[in-house]
Parts: sequence; structure tokens; C-alpha cells
Amino acid sequence: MAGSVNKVILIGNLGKDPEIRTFGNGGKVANFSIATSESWRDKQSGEKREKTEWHNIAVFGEGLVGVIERYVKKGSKLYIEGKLQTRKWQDRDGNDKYTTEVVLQGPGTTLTMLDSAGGQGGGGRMGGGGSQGGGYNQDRGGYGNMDQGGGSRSASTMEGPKGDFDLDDDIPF
Amino acid sequence: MAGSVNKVILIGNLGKDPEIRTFGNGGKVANFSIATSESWRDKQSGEKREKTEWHNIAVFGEGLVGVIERYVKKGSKLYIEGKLQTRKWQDRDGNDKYTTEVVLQGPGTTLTMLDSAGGQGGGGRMGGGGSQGGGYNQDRGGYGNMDQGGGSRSASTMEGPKGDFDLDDDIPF
Amino acid sequence: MAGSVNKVILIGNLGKDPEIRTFGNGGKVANFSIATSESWRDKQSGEKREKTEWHNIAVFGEGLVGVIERYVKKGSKLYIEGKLQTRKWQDRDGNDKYTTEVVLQGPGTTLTMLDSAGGQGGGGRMGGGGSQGGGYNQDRGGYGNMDQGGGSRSASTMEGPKGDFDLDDDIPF
Amino acid sequence: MAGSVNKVILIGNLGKDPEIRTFGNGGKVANFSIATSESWRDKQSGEKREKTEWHNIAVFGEGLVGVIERYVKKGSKLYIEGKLQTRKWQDRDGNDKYTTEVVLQGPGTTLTMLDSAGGQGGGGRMGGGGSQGGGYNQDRGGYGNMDQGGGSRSASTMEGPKGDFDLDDDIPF
DNA sequence: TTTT
DNA sequence: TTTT
Repeated sequence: MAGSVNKVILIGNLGKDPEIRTFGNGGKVANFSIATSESWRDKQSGEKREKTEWHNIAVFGEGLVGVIERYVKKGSKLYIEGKLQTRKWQDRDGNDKYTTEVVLQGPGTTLTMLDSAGGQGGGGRMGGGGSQGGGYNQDRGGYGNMDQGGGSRSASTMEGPKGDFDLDDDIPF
Repeated sequence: MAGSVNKVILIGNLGKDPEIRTFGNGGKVANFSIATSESWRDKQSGEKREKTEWHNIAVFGEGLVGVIERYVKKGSKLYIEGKLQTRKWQDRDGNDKYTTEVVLQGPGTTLTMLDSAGGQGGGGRMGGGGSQGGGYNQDRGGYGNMDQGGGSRSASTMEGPKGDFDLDDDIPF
Repeated sequence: MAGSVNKVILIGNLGKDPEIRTFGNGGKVANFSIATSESWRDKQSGEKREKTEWHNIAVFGEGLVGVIERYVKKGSKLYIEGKLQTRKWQDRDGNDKYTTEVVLQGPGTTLTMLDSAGGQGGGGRMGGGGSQGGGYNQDRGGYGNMDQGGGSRSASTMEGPKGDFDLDDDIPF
Repeated sequence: MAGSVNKVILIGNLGKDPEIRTFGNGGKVANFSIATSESWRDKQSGEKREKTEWHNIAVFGEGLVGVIERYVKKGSKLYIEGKLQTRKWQDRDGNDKYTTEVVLQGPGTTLTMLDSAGGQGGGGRMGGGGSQGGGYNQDRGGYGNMDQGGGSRSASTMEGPKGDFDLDDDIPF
């Protein structure tokens, strides 16, 4: 459908170190979750309340994943611009499960580090497009041992050495 | 946590008419899903591919829900600005299930109708704050027959007659 | 026009301390500018280039301005969600001048502090609505000595003691 | 500065047909303005008020400009994701002037057509990066007859025939 | 200058 | 599981 927009903007901190996985074709994913929270004053009781929300993030592509591998860790504060995606998988008993993630892959998706402290700086933006994950319907809610989307050049095509933003190269520190 | 942001921006069309439910306290929810899609050209095959994503939307509060009741239907194109929320519920077998939704409730959440044709117009923005849903852990993934969050005035407090944007009133048609 | 959106999202640092002004009616504005920058690699030369952009921010309303007065200063890093507005004014020679600003006033506008260091914390969101600035066409590009928009209660109505987010009160520190 | 974000999201209609210009190097710009408006109820008088804001848009790059040339015209409704930029120029009397525009150039900038009627569809996203405008300080507030930023390949590199989103090609109508 |  |  032309004329649609799917955008998620989050600022929050990682609860744990990211997990990095490599596909058969050399592509990479980084998975982690970040917390956002909001607070408000309850109308009835007048008490302050707070609620924390955890978001699952999946980042594809060597470049951005490389940045994450090196600079993002438990506690890091990130600005994330991705898209909402739900994927279906089966648990070991064959039950259908659905996981909704914020995916950084392809145009219009970004990640910026917001820590002012030591390991800060960095950031990167996905290259011009690249193969989409298509369908990764695997067990246990993970991305299994599948090839990611297309063939062996997909990830590197996305933000390889000819990319406009040579992520591995452009990180200013 | 101060310093976090949780924002989802979607433009898409409804797959079906919205479902409206009323809570014991008089509050209302509208539930519906909207589709976004993206297309790209596959690197290997050179073929065009397209993928549609469905997003579950939950809108709380009389005012906005009133707008939806009257003007939003299957096929309507909407601009939505909400927040990501995952809630846990149990199916009839007692299994834990998780549903991630785009929630419109409280400040910074909006809905705008983008159809230029007939039933168009409208739009509205959530009032200044209001009670948060807190926890609505019910069966079957629905919002059941619970009170929503706080007490009996929560929904109407959110955007009631004293609200700055009297939604029921300000819709310019 | 129903069906329009005007939203600016910025993350950047203040170049100088904010300037706070009070209107005749007791309303307040905070003015400051924040820098964003982007870097890229030049296609021809292969050199890295960087460009910094300065954005003029105007925040209206006692609550948010109070937060700024107390916690925001030169160097602070902010997340800002506002709207684009251009106002016309005359310089001392009577020439028409135009200034485009990112305005935080009314629904859907927010400010969050992103500094992890000392003077951090805070944040706030504009209340449910409130009078709009309407027209403040004054000399020297400033907001002069005019009343802001409506009458004497406009600013306080916007996020006064009855507001859902009593900003002066809810800042968690 | 790493860690900054500069993003503008607009939905509105064009007041006039776009103006397309070609640079010496073959690059192209499309300039047009779109209106957004907001309405609110005045606190004092209780009257409805409305205010329209006009935004200057500048789109660089053959691909997107080609889409605009063919499908965007007076009255079209667009979703735009760009960045805020202010440029300085001199009028014929040598006076400094500043123009703030929403620029679509490089990663993270997009345009989607939202008209449901006849000439609808389309959309496109800027490629991976590309030369930045750098400085185009010319008279009359226009982009004059300068080369745009880099050399003759900048625009086509940005979203040329090898681009992931072959804009000229992918428009589904 | 648009649109509703 | 983070952060304040």
C-alpha cells in the first residue's frame, strides 16, 4: 500500500547487554530490550504512579550491528527510530506465538547513542534499502540458523564499503 | 525514568470496523487494527516484494472513542500517534499470552483522519493526562469487564467537559 | 484544516543559557537555541564533512518554563517535540522580517532532559490545550511587552493547578 | 555532534504547484509550500479559532524530484519527513536574509502521497546519503545557478539506477 | 497559496 | 532487565 507510515521512536536504556547473532550468510542481528517509563498522578488517590515498558529491539545489518557490538551495553541510553513488526513462531510444543519488535532495517531506521559519559558518541543510520527479512518463522522465538532474507550479500549491500554512510568508518571516535 | 520517549507514528487503513467497548465505570475503549506496508526490490532476484504489517490499536477515553464511533470505519485512513504497550493475559487454558498494542491514552497521543472522501474530517488529541490503564490482566486477550485503571471518573476526567479540547464539541462538522 | 500534522523532533544541546521573559498577563516564554549536526562523507573528495544547524526554540506556559528556568542551561541536552511556526515582525527600520521557531505550546509538545550528569532529570509535557499565541507581531523580533494571546489567565489555564500534569509538582526531584 | 536528531514531520496540502529547478550539474530541486492548521477554542471568548501555518519545503535529488514533477500538484496532500535547515542569503540591496526550510535530502527523509483521489499513490525515500547542500548562499533567496553541493554525480548516486528504491521505477501506478 |  |  502506497501512502503508509510505520515509525517507532524510542529513547530509553538497555536492561542487559545486547545479544549478537550471525546468520549463515554472514548477516548479523543485534537483539536487546530498552525500557521507557512514564509517571503520572492518579486522579483518585492523588498518588504518583509510574509504569515501565520494555521494548524488544532487533537491528539488522553489519554496520549498525558493528556499532552496537562495540559501544552499546547494559545501561546505555539510546535514541531509536525503527518500525513495528510482529512475527509468528512456534514454541517447542508447536503452539503459535507472536512477538512484536521494533526493527531497525532499511531506510528510515536509525540509532543514536545518548550517553554523555565515557563510551558515548556514535550513531548510524541504515543505508538505502536492502533486502527485507521477508519471513523468519523459526522456533523458540529466535531467528534460528536461517539465512536472513535474501542471499549472502544482502547485509553488506545494505551498508557496505560503497555505502554513503560507511558505518564502521564514520563513527567519530 | 525521566528522559525516556515512547512514540509510535502510523499511517494506514483499518481492516475492519472498530470495536467499541464500555467499562463498568463508563470509560470506553476502541480497538481496531490498521495495515501498513512497504515494498522493496529484492537484491538477488530483482523482483518487487511487498509486506503488510497489521497493528493493533487501543484508544481510551470517551472523547476520542466518540470520534471513532462516529467517523472511523473499515477502510478509513488514519494518522495515529500513540505509545507502545505490551500487556500480559491468560488464555482459557491458563497460558500466559502477550499482546503488544499501540495505545492512545494521555498526553502526546493523537488521531487524525486522512480520508478526503465522504466520511472524513475529524481528529482529536488526548487531554492533559488522566489515569493510566495500570494493569488490565484479563482473559482472552480482551479488556473484559474490568474497570479501567482508576475509579469511575478516570475516563471522563481525561477529556471531559472541562477539557481544553472538548472533543465531542470541537469536531468541525 | 482537519487532517494536518505539524511536528518537529529535535535532540541537541543549548548553545547558551535560556532567556526567560514574563508577559504582562503573567505568562512566560523561554527562548533558547539548540544545535544539531550531521556528518557525511563527501562523494567526490572522500573527506568527512560536518554541518551544524541552530534551531530557535520558544516555550510558552508557566509550568514548562519553570522547569527550564531551574534545570536547563548552556550545554544541556534536550529532546524536544514542538511545532514549526513562522512569525513576522518589523525591525527598527520598518522592514519585514520573518523568524521561524520551534514552538512548545499546547498539546503534543514536550521537552525531556537527556543529561545523565548532575543537573539532569525533569521533563514535562504541555497541558491539554490552552490559548494559542494567535498573533504576536512586535518589533525587533522579540515578543515585546504584549499579552500572550488571550487574556490574563491563558498561560495559567494551560497548565495551572488543575492541570493533569502539575509540572511544578510532578518533577521527580 | 554525535547524538543529535533533526526531524520534521508534516502532513498538509500544497498551496500551489511545485517549482522544479535544475542545477548546472544535473541535480534537481523541487520547492513548494504546504499548509498545516490547528484549531482550538479560546479560553476567554469561548470562540473557535484557527491558525494556518505555511512551510517551505525543498526536495533534492532526481528520484524524489521526479516523483514530485509527475504526481504532486496544487492541493495534493503529503506526508513529509525532513530536516530543519536555515540558509542565509542576500537580497538585491545586500541585506542578509534567512530562510528556514524543511529539507528532504539524504537518509531519514521521505515523502508519501496521501491523496485518495485520482493522482494518488506514490511515495519515495531518499537513498543512503549523498552530498549535502553544503552552502548555497545566493541572492534572491533562491538556489541560483549553482552546482548543488558536490559534483555531477551526487544526485544520481543518491538514488540512481542501482538504488534500492528505484524511485522512477517503483511508483506503483 | 492549500485543505476541511 | 535499565534509568531517574
